[in-house]
Amino acid sequence: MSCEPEIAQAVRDLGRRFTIQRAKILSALRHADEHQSAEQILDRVRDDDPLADISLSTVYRTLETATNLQLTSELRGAAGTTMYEWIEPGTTHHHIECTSCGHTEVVELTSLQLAEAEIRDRAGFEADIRHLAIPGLCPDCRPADAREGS
Amino acid sequence: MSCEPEIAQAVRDLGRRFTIQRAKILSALRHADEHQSAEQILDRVRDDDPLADISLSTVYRTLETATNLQLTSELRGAAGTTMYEWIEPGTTHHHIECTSCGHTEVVELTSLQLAEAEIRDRAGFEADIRHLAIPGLCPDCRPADAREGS
DNA sequence: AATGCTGCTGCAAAGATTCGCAGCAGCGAA
DNA sequence: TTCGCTGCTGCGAATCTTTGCAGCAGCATT
Repeated sequence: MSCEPEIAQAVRDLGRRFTIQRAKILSALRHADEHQSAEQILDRVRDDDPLADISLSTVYRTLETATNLQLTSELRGAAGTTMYEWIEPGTTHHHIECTSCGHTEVVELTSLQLAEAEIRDRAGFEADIRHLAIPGLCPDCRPADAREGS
Repeated sequence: MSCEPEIAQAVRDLGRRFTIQRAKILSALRHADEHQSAEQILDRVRDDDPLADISLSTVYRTLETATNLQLTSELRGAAGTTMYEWIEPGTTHHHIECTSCGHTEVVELTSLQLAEAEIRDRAGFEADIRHLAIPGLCPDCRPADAREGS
């Protein structure tokens, strides 16, 4: 895929080695429309190149590394499977996941900018809330009493 | 333990059955000082009553249920183990976890109140950010250039 | 182009969590 | 108090994720 040079650059810039496995894994995720599980990513890699035999461990480790480098983001939702997604540099969005039915939506929350500052002041942490997963109840699953209350 | 009646009430009020297993699991978590893993909770139950033989599945299921009922909260951190904690009704606090060293701190963030409103407006979700886990970098792990920038 | 250090990978095993199913047990109704 | 419905539990198996280890392969240096 044509974006490999960019990925290579990003990985190397951050002091990591650029390997064929990382290229294929990150490229597959980058070209996916939705967030993907480790298994789905591996399937995509194989679709793209049936000879590629990458181990699932490597997929997990690559995604962990890439998440630390902020190239990707991981969503550990209520379902037993962690989902991963490619991050377009400089973009921000948040996932809201219904704890009842699992339905997920993507929203960009401007108010969270404040939280970053507050965290820095209070705890000295450099928080990364650009791609946060937030639990909640979707409109369909909200109990009646919750709506009465408001 | 003397708090069982309260737990029983809470569970029943929310339309679930109150069982011995739930009593022991939730009681153990309630009396723990720190957040606990499923395994640790089970150990505590056994310490308290060596005859109690509760299955680990039940611990997981009870904690899932209790989290939905907002009696407890779960923290799915970067480490491979999910931690659980008892929630004092009406209280709010947030966990910041260093994605590099795993160090965790507890902070109460007032700015997140705004996010709840924003989420309701934008997506109609009833978000629950009273016990959110936020990734970030602790002061020790913050790279030098991040500090220069500020 | 050859060399060396060290980070990466594949494999297999361990650990963590979820799920299906049959039987037990709350709790409301009779 | 007994009965019956249905949610809950225990068990084992399936999944998902992490980890230890030995060998391979980037990449900086020569």
